[in-house]
Amino acid sequence: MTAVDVEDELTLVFSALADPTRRAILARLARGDATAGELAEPFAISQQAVSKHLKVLEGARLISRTRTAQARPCALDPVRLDTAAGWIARHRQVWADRHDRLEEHLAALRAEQQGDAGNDEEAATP
Amino acid sequence: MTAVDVEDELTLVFSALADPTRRAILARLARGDATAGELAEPFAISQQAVSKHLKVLEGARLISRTRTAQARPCALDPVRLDTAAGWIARHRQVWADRHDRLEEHLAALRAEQQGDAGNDEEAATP
DNA sequence: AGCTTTCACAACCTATCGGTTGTACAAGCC
DNA sequence: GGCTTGTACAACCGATAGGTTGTGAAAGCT
Repeated sequence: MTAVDVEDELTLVFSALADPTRRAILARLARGDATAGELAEPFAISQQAVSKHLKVLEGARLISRTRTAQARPCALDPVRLDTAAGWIARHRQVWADRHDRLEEHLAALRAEQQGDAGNDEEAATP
Repeated sequence: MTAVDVEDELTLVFSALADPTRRAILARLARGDATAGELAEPFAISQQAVSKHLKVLEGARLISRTRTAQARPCALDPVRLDTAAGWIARHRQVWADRHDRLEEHLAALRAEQQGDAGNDEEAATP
């Protein structure tokens, strides 16, 4: 029940991060805890809308809220960010790797002076 | 026109990464170039749907396509991933930082034995 | 030239998103 | 007890996302 739905986690996290308002909320929260009302002010959207955004962020486990009377201070939870960062880092590595191998391959092709070879592995080489 | 709409870039990239199908497409492309048709097979969706996904990925500049006859090999573009990775890394740093400072702050509060201080910077401390 | 293959565009449908307004509920203040 | 504050839930709305089917265009095959 842990490693199976990492995909779902990724979807939740990336979806949450896909919204500029939500990123702004996270950025603001990073500079200090705030209540939903405080968060609503600078964003020119209603308090209810912020509440929804917080719900999304909470669903993605990017934040956690503690009930303190009627105030709902939001705490940032960096753990899920690691999930996203991990995916990106992994793929960045693969891509960089592939890019290197691609250049090698193209160099080899150029050296051999043939022009057709296979069916893939070609990129922007006009 | 470069540093201003980084927000837009982030939105595009995170939105693109928010879809499991698109992540699967990227993962598959990372293991080797493929055409839209080849990508369509394992995903149980139509070729047209994959074409749309590729368009989104291209719009986010996560991939670039080259026209080779009727085949459209997709090349991965790691640059935009850096944008996303940068944002995450930055915020992970801030969050970790905040977490440290928070603990420091709480320790300081505990040491001083006062109970009010400011208006923010409080978290789960029942 | 004609057929096939590979892809993308267009139109359409449904579900979800991001937003609003209205309301309710729980907790402090008078 | 009653008012105000802070937040969330519900209903609604327009726009968009993700999917489908249908069609057409461009390049290769025979």
